[in-house]
Amino acid sequence: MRKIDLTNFQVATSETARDINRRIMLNLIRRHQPISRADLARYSGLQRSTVSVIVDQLIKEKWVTEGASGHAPRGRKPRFLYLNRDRVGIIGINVRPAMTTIALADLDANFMAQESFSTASNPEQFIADLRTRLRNLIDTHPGIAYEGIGVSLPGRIDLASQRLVFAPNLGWRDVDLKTPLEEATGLPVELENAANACALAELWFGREGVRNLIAVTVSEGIGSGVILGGQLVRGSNGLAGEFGHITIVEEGIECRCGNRGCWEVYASNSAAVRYYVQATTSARSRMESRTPEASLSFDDILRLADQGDPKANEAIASMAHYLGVGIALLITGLAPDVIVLVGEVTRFWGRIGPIIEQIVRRRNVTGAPTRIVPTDPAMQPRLRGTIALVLQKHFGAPEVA
Amino acid sequence: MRKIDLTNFQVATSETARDINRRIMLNLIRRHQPISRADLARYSGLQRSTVSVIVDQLIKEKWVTEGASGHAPRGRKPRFLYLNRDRVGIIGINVRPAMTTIALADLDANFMAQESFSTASNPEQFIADLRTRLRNLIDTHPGIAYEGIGVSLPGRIDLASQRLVFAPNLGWRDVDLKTPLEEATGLPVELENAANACALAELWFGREGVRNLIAVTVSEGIGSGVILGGQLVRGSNGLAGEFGHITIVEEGIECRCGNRGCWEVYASNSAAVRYYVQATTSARSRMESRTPEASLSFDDILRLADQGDPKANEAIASMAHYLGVGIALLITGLAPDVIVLVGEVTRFWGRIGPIIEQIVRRRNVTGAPTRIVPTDPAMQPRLRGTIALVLQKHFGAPEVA
DNA sequence: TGATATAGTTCGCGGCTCGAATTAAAGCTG
DNA sequence: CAGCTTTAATTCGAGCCGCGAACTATATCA
Repeated sequence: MRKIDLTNFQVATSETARDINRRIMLNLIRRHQPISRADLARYSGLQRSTVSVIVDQLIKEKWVTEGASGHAPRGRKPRFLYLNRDRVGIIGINVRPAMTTIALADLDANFMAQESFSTASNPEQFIADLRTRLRNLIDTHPGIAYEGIGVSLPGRIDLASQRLVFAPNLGWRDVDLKTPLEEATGLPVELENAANACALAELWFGREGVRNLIAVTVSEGIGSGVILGGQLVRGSNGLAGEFGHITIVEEGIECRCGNRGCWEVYASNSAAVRYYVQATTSARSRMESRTPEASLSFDDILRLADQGDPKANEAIASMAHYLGVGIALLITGLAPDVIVLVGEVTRFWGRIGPIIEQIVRRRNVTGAPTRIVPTDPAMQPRLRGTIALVLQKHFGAPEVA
Repeated sequence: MRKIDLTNFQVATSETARDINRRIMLNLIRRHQPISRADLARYSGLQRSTVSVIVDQLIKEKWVTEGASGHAPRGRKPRFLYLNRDRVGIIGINVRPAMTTIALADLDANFMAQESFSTASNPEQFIADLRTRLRNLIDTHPGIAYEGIGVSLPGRIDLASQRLVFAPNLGWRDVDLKTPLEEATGLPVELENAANACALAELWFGREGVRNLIAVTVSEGIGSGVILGGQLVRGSNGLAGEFGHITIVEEGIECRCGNRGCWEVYASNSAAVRYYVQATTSARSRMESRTPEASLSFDDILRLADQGDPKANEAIASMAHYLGVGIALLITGLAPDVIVLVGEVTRFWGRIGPIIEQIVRRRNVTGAPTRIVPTDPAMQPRLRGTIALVLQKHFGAPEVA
């Protein structure tokens, strides 16, 4: 039970009941399609008359279509209802330091068009690039009702102003993406942190019934998106869920955040590279050549490990160990149903997964049955998250009271 | 925005709008009393006519009373409305290993009656004791509309069955408290873990506007109650928010949970006792006398520290250090507005607080402005939490969609 | 005394769900 | 094949609810 927020509440009007029931209908159709009006009434407990009125409205608004009649052992055949997947177009934008992807998706996050381009280092230039590409995408796909644009960003977004506060890997500070994109397209724009987007993707397009989950993105750093009770945890200022910077090692190695021993210093891709370099470089040569890391990428380590390089395998095992340490902590503290891992590590899951599982099992004796799953990069979790971002505006529970 | 749970949703009926607005009115009156109908309309955005109907209903149901007229610079005087504090009685039961307290409170958690008795070691006997005391309490306070009973328990409660799964310090397993108490009194009974109860007490009776907070109870072990977005975090099985058993020290001391290095092994009262004993006992004598801890309590350590005993002070400093380590982690990860500390440590806050603050400040460079506050034991946080437990059923947001 | 301002009530309208009655469309049966 | 049974879907009046304009009540001020 939630406490009502007296600084930001929503009273009920005469249309509130319809809004609530309409969203429930939409979700039931999404989940159970094809489904008849009679079954909708049974699932929901609403009267058949009420269901009919709502469904008629949804059909008129093109959210739902009526398909072929179904079969019934006795009695009149039901008329099957489907979500009108084709009608609704959602644009997703995944901004990453090197590359930005822009895509057009339907309600099930099936991508109908997709293109990538290199992310300009200058935010103004980047926005200009996006503008023309968005225009182009919309123009080449007419006859679609665009419901909105979702954007995944590698940085923190201020909850109130919806501005990008800081994106370390882009070097951008205090950028307003929402306003120019809305002006350029006339569509509502939703911004979200990449880890949060991944969590939303899992919530809306992942396993059915999972309402408590944590997404952990592993790349140069570690990001985390926490969903509890079917809802993204944001905190008052939108800076909750930053588990990448919890202290894992007392008085450990310095982190770019200014602290020491952060999780991401020990379990990110960069950490694996560092482990490898430390293992292969003698103390003396480390003193001489200053930045040996620059020449090695995490992909190189993965490739070396695949080729059987023992030091590369050790580096990855160390990284996996510390991933497990952090994940075990998340499980003990928040007992999610699922933890999804996003990033290059998932390509090596056969060796990384068991190490993580072992640590987690050892540390959760009474143990919540949390599943730890890698995401298939082909599913494009960040991009799918941007679709979820827009989808939830229509399918999410209404903001009431 | 929350995803609708299709396994457990609530459709809207024609009365849903009233339910929502009624709860908003109750909360506005609670927050702003004395307040006129006109002001309620202004605060809520509802029409004055609608407000009048709802207020009439609340007055008829005795939730609200009409008091004296107020003053206005011009125009008709407003008729002030108050929450009818006296009418509603809530019974709170705080079960602790040694002692159980039972109390009668009004809507503001002011206690009108209160009694304590030693907790029977046998659950059946305990329930029988409670039964007679509850009967007695209700009989001696007639003319009160009892809204329900809230119970705080030192253990884990299963979300579905509402049974006490396990209470380590009581030695109870799988006890049903709800059914016998409901049968004995005819009142609805709400059970909650003690740390969660403390968190609820802070949410409902603490600082206004705080919707993200964590309660940390420090006694023999460490418990935690997490409230995010004005809502208790429970997880699928009600076992979320158990931060007492996160690993703080790698390969550390064994915990009674079977794991090693848990937070509560390093930051609980028992930890302080252990630190003191280790510092004052030579290795040899430790071998000889097996359980020197048994003779010392945390209260003793506090007393010794107060008298200036350096080893006692060191023991407490160590405990405070590890409290800070865990709290810093909670702040980094969940960015709550407030962390409340409950337990004997608060009596020594003048020395413990600064140590915690120092660690937290050091580890949160970009830092969320989380306040770390001790609870005054006189406020009886657990007991007040039981009142909040019942209060929120009427004042909380309705379960809809 | 009348103008003005504010609090609170009354009442008809339209939106909503409910639920009984009705219509539609199928299979089964004698 | 006509009538019965069963299930799906619609129709329609009743009742709950919030809206908003009109109205009443009660103050202050010029």
